[in-house]
Amino acid sequence: MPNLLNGQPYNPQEVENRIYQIWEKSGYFNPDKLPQRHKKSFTIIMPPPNANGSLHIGHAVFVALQDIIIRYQRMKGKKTLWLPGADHAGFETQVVFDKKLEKEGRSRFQIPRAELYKEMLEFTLANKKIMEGQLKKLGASCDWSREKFTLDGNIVKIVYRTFEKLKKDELLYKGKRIVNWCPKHQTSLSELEIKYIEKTDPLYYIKYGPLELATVRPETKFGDTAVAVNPKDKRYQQYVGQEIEIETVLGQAKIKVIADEHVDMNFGTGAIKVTPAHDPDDFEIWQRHKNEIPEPKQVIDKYGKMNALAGPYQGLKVKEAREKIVQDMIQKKLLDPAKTDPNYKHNVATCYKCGTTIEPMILDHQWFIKMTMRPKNGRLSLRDLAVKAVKSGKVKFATKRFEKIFFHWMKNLKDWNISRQIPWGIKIPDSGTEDVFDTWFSSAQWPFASLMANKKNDFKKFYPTDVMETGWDILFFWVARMIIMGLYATAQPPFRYVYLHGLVRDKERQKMSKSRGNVIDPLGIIDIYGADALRMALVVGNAPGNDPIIYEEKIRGYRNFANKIWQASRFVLMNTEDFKLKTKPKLNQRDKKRLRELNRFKKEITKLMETFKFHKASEKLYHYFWHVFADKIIEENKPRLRHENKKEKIAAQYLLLETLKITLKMLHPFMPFVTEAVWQNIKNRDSKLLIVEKWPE
RNA sequence: GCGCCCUUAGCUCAAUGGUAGAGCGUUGCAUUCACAUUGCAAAGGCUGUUGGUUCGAUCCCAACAGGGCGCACCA
Repeated sequence: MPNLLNGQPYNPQEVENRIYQIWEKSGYFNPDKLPQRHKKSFTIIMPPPNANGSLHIGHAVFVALQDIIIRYQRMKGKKTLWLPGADHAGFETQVVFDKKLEKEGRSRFQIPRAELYKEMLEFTLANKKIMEGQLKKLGASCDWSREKFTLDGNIVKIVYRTFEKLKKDELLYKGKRIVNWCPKHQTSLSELEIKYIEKTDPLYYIKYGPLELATVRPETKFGDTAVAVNPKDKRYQQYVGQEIEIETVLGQAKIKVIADEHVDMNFGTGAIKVTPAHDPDDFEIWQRHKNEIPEPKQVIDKYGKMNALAGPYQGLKVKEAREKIVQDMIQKKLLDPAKTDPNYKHNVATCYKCGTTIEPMILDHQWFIKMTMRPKNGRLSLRDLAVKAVKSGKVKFATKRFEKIFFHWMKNLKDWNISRQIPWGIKIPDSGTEDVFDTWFSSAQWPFASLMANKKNDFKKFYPTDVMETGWDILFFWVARMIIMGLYATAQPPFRYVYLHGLVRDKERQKMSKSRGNVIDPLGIIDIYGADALRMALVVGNAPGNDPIIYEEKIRGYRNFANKIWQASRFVLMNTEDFKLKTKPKLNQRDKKRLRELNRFKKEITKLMETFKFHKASEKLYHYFWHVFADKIIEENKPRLRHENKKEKIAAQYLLLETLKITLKMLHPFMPFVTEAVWQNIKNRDSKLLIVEKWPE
């Protein structure tokens, strides 16, 4: 350990790796190896980072916050478990890997499935290893002996068990269903994985025999199986239930007119074409009128091109087909160009990853989870289980705001398509298909799965966990579904407390992204300023739920603070070398006042820690250490240290050493490295390692 | 359409029913003393607008303006 007394500025590079090794060797990251006084368990399951790249600044935020909570609770005497993991991250990793292949001039569609899987596994495991080193660099005091990977055999087993349970409870159905299909990634996506973008397209009015109807997608007309009108619409009552003769670009045809409440009389002409194979609403209409109209007709293939049913348009992309068919229909007087509204604004579903327009499509063997229906022998639907748990306070949100958003989302919950057609993931146990699970289906089970698949009795000892800390951007993707699946599979909530942090932004409030060129690489920052400085910069002023703003000057400020701690500590230690603990100091009024002030401060910080206000606690600690302890208390006592009267000197030494030790302890969760490094230089320290010191109260 | 949030110092954010704080930045001064990765000091705010409740509002309520976000969405 570097000698603090050598007079050099604090050098994190020299200290951090060594300190981390000392902690790791001590075994204190492992709850089973903590000293006797640690009794009651306290658990955080780490959101497993996606093993498809390096850690970015967002990961650093969660490491900082979770490590603060864990270190604080450990010092308080809890048997703390912070369980690390890595996520194979299904679709997300597939997208990353597809890009990588593209760069290499390859494509996943030309690589045999098994071979591709093997290559992706190697890629993921390599990344996982890199990430572990990066988590250590950030100071994460997690229990590496319990690390789990989402593709571990015993995790998969638990995921299958839940799948079977859902089947037994009739909360799962499989079938030919319409799904959100991304033609680029060649997979279906859940409602959460699509993004609606407002687009302006022409709205055409086309002739269907005696009727006229409005559409933006005339190219799907080959897949029309009916025309629908509102049952209350007097204009069309004579046609309802009848087959009408229509002329199409391909010749004469017959089509049935049906009545459905869904149709808005006030939009367009009040009559719509029904294309169940390529429109989710039309699919629903077909479900309601199965006996009246024929089976859906697929006219667009998986690549977004017209198929054989489109006759002369076969092979054309949807957009090209549309332009062509519009021209042809104008010629045949089936479309009146004068009526076309060229500026019709509507929302188009796109893939949240690539922006490709979603092509709704009917696929077979699609598994869906019923979110709002009651299970076979149960009273509450999956949704109601979760809503009840949050309403009753069994699961609490650190920020009320997110509770409201959570309820609102739950209200609109739809069934969840958990089938994906990509190779990367956990295979669905279904002989009819090669599909894999939506990665969030297994992630939703992570808190209990990672404990059950771990050491004996871990589940019993550490579940339900205490805090789930993650970004608010995955509130629905992950947090809500963990609550749902946790309650369903274990009859207990997966965690008691939800703390959601925001998305890291730069000074202009821009999201950080490679394309914007504003990314701050946490590892690069650590190399320059140290992990403590980065952690503080990410925590101070970062209230839960707000987007933290980070810039280099801020980080530099906390690097300076780390040095301040180092230098002030040096001064105190230099001047207290001859101080004996046993000596009883004779304190004056000012000393007593300072100690009372420190006492109040301890209480204040503890209260902030208990209420998860780390953004405040860190700020106050910074202020106290620098502007009260260093600027005032040390300065006030400098003359006394040189005083001829021994008693004065001893009193000053006592006051300085006591204040230093207590502030170091309170700073430790936030800046673990520099505080531990100083602690190692204190001769008469209580415990050998600051990491297991008692939290001052 | 439904819903949520924000608006406070140049910037980033706090706080409280009794006319507001911190960091960064800015300006001036200091510096053989633990620390220039420093110290001392200063400037800087009718808390978005308009009403209401109150003895008193930045805080509670209503409306408005601007900004952000979530959900839904129909041809």
